[in-house]
Amino acid sequence: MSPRVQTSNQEGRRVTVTDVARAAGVSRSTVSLVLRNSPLVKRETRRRVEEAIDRLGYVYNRNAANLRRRTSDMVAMVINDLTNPFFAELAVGLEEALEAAGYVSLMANTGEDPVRQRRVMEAMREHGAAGFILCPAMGTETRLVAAMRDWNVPVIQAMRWLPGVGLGSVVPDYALGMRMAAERLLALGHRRIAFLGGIEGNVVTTERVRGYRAALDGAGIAPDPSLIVPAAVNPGGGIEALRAALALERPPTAALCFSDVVAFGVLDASAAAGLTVGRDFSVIGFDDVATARHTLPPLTTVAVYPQELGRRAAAALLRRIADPSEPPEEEILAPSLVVRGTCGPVPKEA
Amino acid sequence: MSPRVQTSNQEGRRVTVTDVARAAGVSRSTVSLVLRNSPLVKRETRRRVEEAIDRLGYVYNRNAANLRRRTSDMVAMVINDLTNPFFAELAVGLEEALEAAGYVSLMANTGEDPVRQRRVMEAMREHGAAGFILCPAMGTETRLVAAMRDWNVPVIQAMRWLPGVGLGSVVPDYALGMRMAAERLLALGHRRIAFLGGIEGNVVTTERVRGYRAALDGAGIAPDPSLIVPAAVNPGGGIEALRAALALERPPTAALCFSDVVAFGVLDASAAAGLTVGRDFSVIGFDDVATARHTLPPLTTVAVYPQELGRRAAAALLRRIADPSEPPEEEILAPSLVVRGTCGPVPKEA
DNA sequence: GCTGCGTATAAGACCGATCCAAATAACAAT
DNA sequence: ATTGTTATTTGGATCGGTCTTATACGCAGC
Repeated sequence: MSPRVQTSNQEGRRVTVTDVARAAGVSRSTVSLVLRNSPLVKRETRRRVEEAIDRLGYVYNRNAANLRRRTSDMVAMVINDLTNPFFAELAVGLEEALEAAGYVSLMANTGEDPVRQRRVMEAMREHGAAGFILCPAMGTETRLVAAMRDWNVPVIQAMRWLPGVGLGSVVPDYALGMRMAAERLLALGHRRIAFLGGIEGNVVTTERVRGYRAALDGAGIAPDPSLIVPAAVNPGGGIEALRAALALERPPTAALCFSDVVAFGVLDASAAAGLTVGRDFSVIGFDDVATARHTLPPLTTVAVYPQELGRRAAAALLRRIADPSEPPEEEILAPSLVVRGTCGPVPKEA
Repeated sequence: MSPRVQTSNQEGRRVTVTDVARAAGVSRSTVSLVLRNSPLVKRETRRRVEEAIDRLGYVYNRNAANLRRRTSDMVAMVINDLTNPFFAELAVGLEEALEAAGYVSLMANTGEDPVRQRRVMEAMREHGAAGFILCPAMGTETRLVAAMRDWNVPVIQAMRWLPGVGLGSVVPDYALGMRMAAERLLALGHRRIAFLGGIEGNVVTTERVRGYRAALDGAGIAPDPSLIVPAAVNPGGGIEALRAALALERPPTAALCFSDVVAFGVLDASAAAGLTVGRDFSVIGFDDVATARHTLPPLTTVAVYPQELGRRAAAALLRRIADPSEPPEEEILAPSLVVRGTCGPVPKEA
């Protein structure tokens, strides 16, 4: 089933409430009351018990207590890719809020592997997690949603979500963010704007493309499918995507990138193609990762504040845990455009 | 003490081995044997029990089992700063190896706060963690080490360590890494080499500076304290540090940076000072974070493979858990120099 | 002195599993 | 049929806490 390990103490046995009770000359019940700060115990008794507790080096056993009380103070965090600073920040916000609320976090990194995701979620369930924060791995089967509903435990999806759900989620408004970015470029006079990077079919990509399309639509520009170039979400993908875009018969004058890391590649590839970004070519990223302000020129991008989002997601989960009868909410956070130096007016045709 | 939450099922009560036993017409003991794949149970009985298990939707309660068996399958990961991709990768390696071994990870991010660190470690202890992986927060009091020893639970320090310990650790050879970097610069003819960034007093900084000094010493160069410029470990710190270094009467021709993120700032500041990195000025980073290959020019740096280190640390902890009587080991992993484009021969004096 | 009542403590069952020793079943050998 | 031996199954105690329901003790009021 899994490895097991002795957790006995130096004397062979763990110190328990019974030992403390004996040492303090009271009953186990009284010790238990002291442990939970009950106002029922007399001042003097409490003192004696507390003295015994630290004389014996007693350690409270939360699992035993949770078993008896049929409660849980553990929350499961299932993250698709901690290697991505974006999700790492999310995790930090989550853990911070959960810890502050007295919970302890079970964490697993699925590495975008749905099989592993299922496995770790099952393990966490067997540990009695009070709730789940889920950043679903790409390729998660919708069967999981049904399963989760059967599990009858609160779940909040963060940052990403499974299509057609009803599980509850806290996510950024990706469409709005991308739309704001596109509108910025439109205001600068750009008419041929590419969308670079992202994986087709993925919800997040779909949303971002939707925002991009909406902006063009609002400006009365007919969409040109060849300007949408999906690519791997890393700098390499950005490099490829920009090359492909520049090779078009009518190349774009600006690019919206699926994310900052894609934008980093686009920046490199632009320079390599002899374009000065911010003058000859405009670029906007998405995420506002820490390094975005240190590119050359600094990257204009869309900020979604993952740490804050993590705190909100944690709060949403805690609410559901406190009252599971409440219907799941879908919280959508507004992003903001961080203007730096990678955008300029559309260059005049040579 | 902490929040508590009902984890009851739809029917009000959780399905237990007793329910399964009743449904399958056997005793609880038999169900328990089936759950643990005992070869003792008859084939037909096992089938009946398994059928009952998934008909009732039974969920194994690992906490109850662990309580009875006096074992634990949870490991505590205490990370100083997940926001740093470097430690995030470490965490990924750790969690991967622990999960593969059948453990579940309790994770906490201390944000370099020793108080919070102590608090979360105590909570994890009360949960009966079988062992701890610790990346000590800066400013951790050595009292913690003594406490950990009393706790009588295996601890492995990863990436960082507390001075004068004996707790066991898996860390990169920072001194060697920095020394390799410095020797590279020396081989290119540099004689005035700055060390930029890092926090004085911190073990890791001390180690890296030691490697730098050793290299200079090996080349017969007298150390110049003014060339060592501590600074915050972020791009801003790099910018400041380089400015300070360039303002010296005899400025350096090359810089070893405490880490890649510091190097990013140094790269920016070099450009701002009109220096072309790789020609007028040489820079080496440390860590080899993902973005290091995408700077302009790509950053020469020292790789320490945090994910692999995480796997090693997990393995070391598992060994200690399996046999706590073994003395703690100190594993030191060799780094390697990744040569890219930020170093060149020392420029001729104008 | 007796009853009533609030305060402080105690006894014993219980949470959901596992362990151990003992009982039963199955089957071969006599 | 009886006995021995091995293969399966079971009851009941147990892990370390908490819950519920007593009980002991003061002390006021009659």
